[in-house]
Order: sequence, then structure tokens, then C-alpha cells
Amino acid sequence: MDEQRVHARPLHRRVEPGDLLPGVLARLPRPRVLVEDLDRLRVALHPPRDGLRRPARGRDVGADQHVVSCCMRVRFAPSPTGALHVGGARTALYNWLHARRTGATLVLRIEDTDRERSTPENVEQILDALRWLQIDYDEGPISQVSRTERHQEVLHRLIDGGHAYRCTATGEDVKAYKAQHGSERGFRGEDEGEGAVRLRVPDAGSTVVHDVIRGDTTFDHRHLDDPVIARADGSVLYNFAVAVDDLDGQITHVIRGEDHLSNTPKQLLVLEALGAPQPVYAHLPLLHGPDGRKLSKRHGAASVQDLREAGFLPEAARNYLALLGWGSADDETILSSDQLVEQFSIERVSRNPARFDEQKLRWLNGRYLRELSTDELTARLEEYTGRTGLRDAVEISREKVQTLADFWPLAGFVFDGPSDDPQARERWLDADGRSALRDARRALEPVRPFAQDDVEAALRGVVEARSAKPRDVFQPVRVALAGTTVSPGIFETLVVLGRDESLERIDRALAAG
RNA sequence: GCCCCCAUGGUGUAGUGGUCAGCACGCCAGCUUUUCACGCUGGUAGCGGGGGUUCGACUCCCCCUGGGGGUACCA
Repeated sequence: MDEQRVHARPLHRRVEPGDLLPGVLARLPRPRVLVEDLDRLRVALHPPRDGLRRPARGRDVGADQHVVSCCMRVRFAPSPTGALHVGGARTALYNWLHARRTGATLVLRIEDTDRERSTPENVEQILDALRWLQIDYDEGPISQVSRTERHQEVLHRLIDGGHAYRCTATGEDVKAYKAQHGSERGFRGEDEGEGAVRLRVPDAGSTVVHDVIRGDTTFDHRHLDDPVIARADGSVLYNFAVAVDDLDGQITHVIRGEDHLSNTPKQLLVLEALGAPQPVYAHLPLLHGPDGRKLSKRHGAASVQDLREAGFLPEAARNYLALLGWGSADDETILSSDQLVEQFSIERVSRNPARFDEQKLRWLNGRYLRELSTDELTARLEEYTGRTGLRDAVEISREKVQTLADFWPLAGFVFDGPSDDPQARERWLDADGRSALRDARRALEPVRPFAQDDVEAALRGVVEARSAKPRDVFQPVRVALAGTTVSPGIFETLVVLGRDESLERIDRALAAG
């Protein structure tokens, strides 16, 4: 890409209502925008009215205000140093929602400049996670490492221009420097012509991060150390690569986790040294685990794959993730992807860190599960369990499960035989229970066809004949069939098992002594 | 240590100076009921503390406290 062209005019220009470039807009292919067109149309929307300031809370920025949004470009830039965590997934989702909401182009970039920790397996895991969540992207994935040549070129430009210098100072040296100069002054190294490359931070002044979620944040230069932007071997570091790649990628809106906020001035300083324009930032609040600490494997689902394995539906996960840090203007809870796209606005994102609450996800997942047709739910359960022929069991279990993982413990006995719950047997297959069970068997034996209404009539007849409570008959039957006290409805279960199998299980329970 | 961000019930949030502080999850109770769930009804619980500004602060400002992030030749 021709850099001079990129820098010829600012990436961002205030766009007023009516500033529509109608002719050009109409010709634009969507959603993809050719780079050539972009160069002519390099205008992006800033939040309306007071420029970069966060609009007053509670006010949505309507679609009509994103008039030139086809030129907006956002990116999701995960680091492949591990699986995609739910926090990363939420960041990906917000980028995706913003892109789909506004028509912006979403770029997937893999931040793999840490060669030690980045692996192809992790990249694949991230792609897999995004696929599962149905988060697609318009460009990429782009490997940051593949841009090494370009990084070198820019790096040398910075050095040649005096914006960066080589210095052998180590982390220890920096600490020593600070001990000497006090905390009031950031580290400033000497240009030694060798060693790691550091960016020269001006002593005076400050850098302001404009953020649509947080407003302006000012960082005084005197507190900043000259950051290392490339290792002694020349390989570049994150804060440099990200600035160059966002610039070259013509990223207009950087939506990422708040953990990057403190690093943003470094990236801004790189851009400034290059004479490049700034993107708009949106730093999302971080996600915490149930204990308020960082999310980790310890409290259940931490990665997207964990979510899948725990039996959550991707659409429920998306809905839940969207709600962690954002709420629709009318405070709705259950929102389809279409509704999310329709209602999402980055300006309404909360500033508070949120805790990942698996209980609420389970509830939400249950809601989505019950919305599925039995055929669809069966298909998902068969994929999840790796078993087939589940439909009848799904039909009678569907009201009782919140996750795909709940199904087998509830209904697996249909296929694998009764489970063994000694307490259940002891409680319900005592002398009385066995007596009731014998009556039930006798009543069920002649039922033909073995249909639910007839089965129910037969069993209720037993209840009546024995002057018993319903459960005194039903529970022994349940334990005989399922081995436990918890199962789908007893009549449905009998029908699904069929007469022969049901009688056989009852006989076996009676024989078990 | 220094820099930065954040602060409404247990949790996620609504709320832009005057509200009985709303919704959802959870929890508790009742109803329904063959177990467990689902569902329905009701209930419990909140503006972290202190100063200001104002006729009036959850809302604006400051301090404190608490939580989080950054401070890497990690991202």
C-alpha cells in the first residue's frame, strides 16, 4: 500500500448529516468495499455532535447517523497464545455487532508477533470458536507476522526520522533509572545505535485517548517510559505492530478490551510519529469470573470451547455475551441475533466490569432450547452426544433440560438401561413399593396399544384400587424404569420404552430383591 | 510504588437534578403437579463512605475506600 496516499488526508473527517456522497455510495459494493474506493471515500463517522465525546447515556445513535458507515472498518485482533476466552469472544461479538449494525467492514487479524507463545493450533481454535459462535468477518485472517517486511520499513523510517532509537538498556536499567529519578519521570534512554528499539516519548505534553465509551483520558508524557517497540533482533513488538497494522488496515474504530487502554498512548505516539490519523477507540469493560477475579478454568466455562462442551447453544451464548456490558435501550433480555444487530450501539456499552454468571446463561440457554423444534433439538443433541435415534427421548425430555449436557443424565437410561441409585431403590422399592410395582405391572401388561392415555388410565386405576397417593405408585415404576427418582414424565417414559422393555425392567427390579 | 479505568440489590443492567429507584438471573414462598423441571403469582434485596454545588442529588464536582487494568525485548 502506498503510504503517502494513506496519509494524504485525515482518515476521519466530521461528517454532517446530508454529507452523503450519494452517487458514490450507491455504487459501492457491499458489504465488501474495495480498497480503491476506500481511498476516495476515506471518511468515517465520529459520534455526532460533540465530536469524540461519549454521547449522553441512554441515547441511541440511530442508523441514519451512520450515513457513511460503509467506510468504517473495525477489527478483531486476538492473540493466538491460548484458546479464545469468553472475554475475547465478547470483544469479537461487539466488533461483529458494530460492523453488522453499521455496515462497517470487519477484519480478523491474528496478533502473532509473540513467536514463543503463538501456535497454529491456537489460531485454529480461535477460528473454530468464531465459527461456532457464527461470527464471520469480511477480511482476513491476516497474520501480523506476514507483515514483517512492512513493519521493518516503518520501523526504520521511525529511527531515521529520530522518532525512535536503539538502546541497550534492560528492564533492570529502567528500574534503576526510576529509582534514581523518582516516579515523576518516565524512562528516557540514550541513542546507542544498538540494542532494542525504543520510541522517543516527548518529555512535555500529554496524549489524549478519545474513547466513545469512556470519554477522554489524558496521559502525561512525563509518566510514560520510552517503550520498546522492537527487540534487539529487530522483531517488532505489539504496541508498534498494532499501530502500523491498524493504520495500514485503515481501521477507523478500535473496539477492544480495557486492558489495552493504558497502552493506547504508546500506539498513538507511534501514529503521531508517522504523521498518521487516529482511529476512534472503544475500550470495553473487562469480564470477571464469579468471584470477581479474572476468568479462569477454575470456575467452569472460561473458553468458548468450554461453553460448547458444557452444552450451551451458540445463539444463547451470543445473547448472553452481548448482555455482558451492554443493554438494549428498552432493557430487553432475550434478543435474537437480528435484534442484537438492530439494537446494538457501541456508545451504550457500559463502563463497568461484568461478572460471568453461568446461572443466568443456563437460564437463557434453557429458553433458547425450548424454542427449538424437536427435530432441531434432536439434531443438536445427536451431534453433542454422538448418539443417534434420540428423537423420542428428546420429545419427552425437552421441557426439563437447560443445556445439551443435561439431556443424557436425565434420559440416558432409555438407551443404556436404568442407572443405579441405591437410595432411590431403598426409598421406593421397599415392601410397599414392590407391592405397588407388582400391581402396576399387572395393570400394564394387557394394555394394547401401549399408548400414553391407556398407560395413564391403567396406572391411575392402580392408584385408585390401592387408595394410594399417585406418587406411591408412580415413583416405584420410575425407579424400576430409570433407576432414579428423576426422569421425564412416567407415562411418556413407559410409552417410549415400549411395553416389552418396560415390563422387563419392572420384572428385573422386582427380581433384584 | 507510579499511571489509568470503574463503582445502582448476591449477579447483569435501566436511570442523563424532583421516580414508590424499573427489568432480568438467583434466592424464598405459594399455585400447578407422578419425580424433577417448565410455567404462573407473590416476596426478599440496591444507589460504597464523607464532603461540597443546588430549593432538591443515584444523577454534577472533590476526597476516601473498594475493585480492576497497565507499568515486559507478552499481547
